[in-house]
Amino acid sequence: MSIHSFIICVSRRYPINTKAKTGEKYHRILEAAAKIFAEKGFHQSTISQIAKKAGVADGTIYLYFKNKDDVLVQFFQYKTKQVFNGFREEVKKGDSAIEKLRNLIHRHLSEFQRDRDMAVVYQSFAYHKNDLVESNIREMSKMYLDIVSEIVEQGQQEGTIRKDLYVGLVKRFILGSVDSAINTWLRSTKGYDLKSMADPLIDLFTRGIGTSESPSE
Amino acid sequence: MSIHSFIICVSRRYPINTKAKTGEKYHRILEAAAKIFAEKGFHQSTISQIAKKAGVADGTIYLYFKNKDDVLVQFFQYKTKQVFNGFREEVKKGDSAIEKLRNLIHRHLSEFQRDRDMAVVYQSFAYHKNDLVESNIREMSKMYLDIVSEIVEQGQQEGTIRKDLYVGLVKRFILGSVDSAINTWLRSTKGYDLKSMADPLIDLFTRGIGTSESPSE
Amino acid sequence: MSIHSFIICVSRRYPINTKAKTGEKYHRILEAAAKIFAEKGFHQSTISQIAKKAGVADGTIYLYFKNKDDVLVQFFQYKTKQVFNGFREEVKKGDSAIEKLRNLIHRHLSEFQRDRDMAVVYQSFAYHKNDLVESNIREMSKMYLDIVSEIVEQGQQEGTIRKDLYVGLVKRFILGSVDSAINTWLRSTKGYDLKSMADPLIDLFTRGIGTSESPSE
Amino acid sequence: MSIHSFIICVSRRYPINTKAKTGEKYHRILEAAAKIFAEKGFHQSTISQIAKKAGVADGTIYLYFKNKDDVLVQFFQYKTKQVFNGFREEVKKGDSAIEKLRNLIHRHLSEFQRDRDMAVVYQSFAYHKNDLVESNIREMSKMYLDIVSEIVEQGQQEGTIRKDLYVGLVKRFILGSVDSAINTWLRSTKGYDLKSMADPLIDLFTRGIGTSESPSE
DNA sequence: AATGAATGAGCGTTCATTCAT
DNA sequence: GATGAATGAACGCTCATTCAT
Repeated sequence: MSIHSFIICVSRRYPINTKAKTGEKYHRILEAAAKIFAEKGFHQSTISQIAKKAGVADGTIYLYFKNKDDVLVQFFQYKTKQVFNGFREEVKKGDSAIEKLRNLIHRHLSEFQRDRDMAVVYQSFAYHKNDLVESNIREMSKMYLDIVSEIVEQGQQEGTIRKDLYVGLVKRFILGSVDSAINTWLRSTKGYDLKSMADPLIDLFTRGIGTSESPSE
Repeated sequence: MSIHSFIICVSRRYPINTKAKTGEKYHRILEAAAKIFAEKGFHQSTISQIAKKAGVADGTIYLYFKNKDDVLVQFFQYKTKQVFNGFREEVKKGDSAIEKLRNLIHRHLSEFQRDRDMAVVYQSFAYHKNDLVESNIREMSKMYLDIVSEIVEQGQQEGTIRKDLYVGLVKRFILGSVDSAINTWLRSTKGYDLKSMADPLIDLFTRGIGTSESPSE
Repeated sequence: MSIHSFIICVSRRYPINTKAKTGEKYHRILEAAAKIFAEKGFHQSTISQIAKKAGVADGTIYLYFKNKDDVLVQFFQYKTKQVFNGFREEVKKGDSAIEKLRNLIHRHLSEFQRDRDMAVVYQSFAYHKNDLVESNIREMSKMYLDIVSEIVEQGQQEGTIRKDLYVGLVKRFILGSVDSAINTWLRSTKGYDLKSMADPLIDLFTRGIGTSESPSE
Repeated sequence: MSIHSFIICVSRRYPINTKAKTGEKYHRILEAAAKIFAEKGFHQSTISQIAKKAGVADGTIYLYFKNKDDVLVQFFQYKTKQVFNGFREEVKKGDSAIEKLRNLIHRHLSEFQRDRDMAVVYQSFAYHKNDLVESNIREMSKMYLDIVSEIVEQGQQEGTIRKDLYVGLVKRFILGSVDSAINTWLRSTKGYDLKSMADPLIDLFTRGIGTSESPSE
């Protein structure tokens, strides 16, 4: 919460007073925006639609956000804080690198399954060209990749992860695979259990798809 | 294909015939659109910008395309045809599943490295929410996944790919990893050699990141 | 005055009484408005900006003023009263018409030099199309012109001002010239002494630009 | 005309072709804008109102003008060229300085009487605070003042205008008086003949309001 | 077939004004 | 009296699309 408040303050010229910071309207607007963005995409969404969904007047959005782009940016910042704190906690619960990786991915899939709107928005924008939002997304990806990096390095020291691998490649390989699993789930019409994909993914990462007969080179 | 033509025909006075699609202007517009889309993103691009880059009048675009969305859709169809024929040829050149997979990925990375504009547009829209374009992208992904599926199944029969894996998961795992490698390259400022990432990727797929010490379960 | 109060009263719950107009906040708002209007012009000024400069809440302004236009209108009335009383006093100090005219113009230039914000606002709006404010400005101009009229008529009786001149023209001729001198000073970057322009202006009025050789007809 | 075309070209990023330059729509919009601006003032005028009056779509205005401000700026440039060429011609017809001055003022008053909308807009903005438009207005005033300067200097050489006067003051004194006459006429309800004020004004300039009995100092 | 001037619906944003506290 | 969060009408501007030439 306090971290959240900090975010709001630094991103506005006229800081919102305590009332507004803890105000439900701010969160109502963010959640409404998530729904609309998820449903229609950012550019097809209008401020009027978000305002209507949030049950506020159009102008009210501009009391909390600089402009339409800022709604998206703050949505990311807000969700990222929420979600990433959970990621770090979950990672701590594991001892070995593999355990940590499993915990991370399981939590990642659980959170995105729980908050489908966020998942849609996140996956939509993760690779989308948009100068204003791009830097924020990149920063978020970086945070995730940093967590994975630490785990991979620990694994290499433990001797459970191959030492001949370039960490920069491995971490993206892992994130790419998880993203791919999330996207598949999002597009799937039948709502299967996303978080149950964690173990099969871990298995793929660690053992690979090959058998001992398959030459890697 | 025929269904698509039909849709266009009923909504225009001058139906777009097959001949038009082979016309010089048609391709000039598509390549111009790719450049503009890659540079600014779809929504920030305007018909005027594309027309100017293509050296035609704004109205001319509507002789070849139903609307702005259709430019994007046809761009994907056009590029997909071009690229996928190459993919299939390359796969044929390999005998074993692993060889085929290496050929496919190497060609994939080569093509995207060669045509950076296409790469940007493709990666931007692959996961983007857009009803009109979505079905086309999905179809393209499906074609790719089908190729991978065949390869994986062959590998399982050969005994070079583990039989205990669900093909539906493996194929997306592979595509996700390749996409991830492409995105990393696209965002990288230093223009390293993307296609040289094929072998490390194959190595990751087949052997996994784990050592024999690492328990997968 | 009474008519004005009436208008305000019928449109508000809390009528603005005479006491309120002498209140400290009332004047703080007027002075703040002058600064903002002078800096940005009326339409580019916002109630928020004025409120902030005055150190009151936006809503507070509506306790003292009917609306934004009314702030400008009351500003003129307030300043006019202040300034014109001084004008009349100054005129009284002179005996001859020429002396009175010199005193008037000298005071006029002194006051506008002293309160540059007022000068900017006054000169900006004096000729500006604005139905709501227009009548007030006209009334002020009229007061000024009336003073000049009296002086001119006295001069004609004294024999120091030509009798063959139409007073209606002469008074506007004089005001126009003074306005022109003020505007020149306002636009000038170097802050020369405006009030020192009084004597040269008087000289121009009385003797004209011509020599005895120049035929007026 | 050619001068006019030049103005359009330099003020637009995408120069309008010959068709548009000579197009009646451009002038229809300018004249419509003048009417609306004169009637309501710039800020109370909307693009929609101007478009409607001109008989074009709102968007059409943006084919000829960068934005709303640009409509005003181009209006001034357009009218200024029109009017000032006439001013210079008229001045040439006179021989003596006084004659030239009379011709200039007579033409000035005639033109403003003929095109009342222009007169209103011109007089409204001449002293109005507006950064975007200000420079243009100033330039126009400067052109006028330059003409007057030349005349005054000629008069001083001829010996018909007093040599002990500062030209910088005299020229503004003259323009201020003429402006004052125009403003009086604009506000007058009875439509008297403005151009007939030229001779009385000249008389005031040359002989002054004083008699030989009135001491200037 | 090709053009590009014209259109007008649609949207982001501002800000004077209100009113519950 | 005082506040300032909330409102929503209003407007400038964009740009996909059309159609007369």
